[in-house]
Amino acid sequence: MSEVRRNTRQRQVILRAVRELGCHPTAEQVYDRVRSELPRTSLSTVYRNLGVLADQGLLSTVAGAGKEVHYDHNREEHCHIRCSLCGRICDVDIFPSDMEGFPPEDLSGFILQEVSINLVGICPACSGKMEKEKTV
Amino acid sequence: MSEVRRNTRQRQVILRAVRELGCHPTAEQVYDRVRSELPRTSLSTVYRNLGVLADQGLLSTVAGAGKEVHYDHNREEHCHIRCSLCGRICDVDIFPSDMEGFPPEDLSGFILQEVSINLVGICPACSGKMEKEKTV
DNA sequence: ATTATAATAGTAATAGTTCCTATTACTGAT
DNA sequence: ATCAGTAATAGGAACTATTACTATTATAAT
Ligand SMILES: [Mn+2]
Ligand SMILES: [Mn+2]
Ligand SMILES: [Zn+2]
Ligand SMILES: [Zn+2]
Repeated sequence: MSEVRRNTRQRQVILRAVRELGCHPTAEQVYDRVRSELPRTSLSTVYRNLGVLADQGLLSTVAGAGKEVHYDHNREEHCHIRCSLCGRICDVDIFPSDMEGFPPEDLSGFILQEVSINLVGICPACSGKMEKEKTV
Repeated sequence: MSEVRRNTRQRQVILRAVRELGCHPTAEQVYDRVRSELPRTSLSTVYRNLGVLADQGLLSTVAGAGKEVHYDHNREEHCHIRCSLCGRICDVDIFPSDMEGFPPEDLSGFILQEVSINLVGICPACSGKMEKEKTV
């Protein structure tokens, strides 16, 4: 009756990869990392398991940041800022006090399920590069 | 020297389609609409012109709401709520007072370029349907 | 150990979008 | 009016991220 979920080596390694890569990897990046440990792992296995792990709440997805989905082992509520030049994604701490009175009452009759805030900007590395290029 | 942009029939019709369709159409929906008036228009022409129009600031894109990009003729600053069941997107009015103190100061050294807030929920039509199904 | 089936590798298929190329149609100058 | 230069076009190929399919394998419960 119960959901008989097997604890496969692949799934363990995939979850560990997301945790160790840290900075919001894509499926492809997870795949590369996993293959350095389990070279026979397929990309579909990576996608399937990222999905399973997300279902289980062991990780979350960061969508709407470029066209690839990114994965996040950090399960605390937080939002993200993405570099428009290199695509890097960083966490932004956001406190309840920042969000007072939000979202607004009138949601056109919608029942609210989730709020996602995505910032876009230029990361320190990229703005550093731009400075250098100017002086050349 | 200046950007000699032609005002083609296709581009006019595409912009009008976005305006008349109103509720944040996808490229495909614009395409269907445009073809009812200019049947020989190609999908690439629609994509290209939606891009051009966005560049010109005549419309904006709503990304991160499902996997398709949606287009918006409403040029005022506002955010969106998407129905997780049917994908419908509606405007949410958001006032400066709702956003006081946001975003936070500390952005990990990023230079902020834009803020996008996306809500997800269940639209009135879909929640209505769910009620009906329950009573059957 | 046997069994039942969840999970896998490998590959095909899909969706949304972008790129490419030959052709068309404005625009502006002769 | 003719012509040259070049945006813009149609049509289709290519691309990218993701999902679906299928035969095989590995795991957990008995
Ligand atoms: Mn994060
Ligand atoms: Mn809108
Ligand atoms: Zn960057
Ligand atoms: Zn709905």
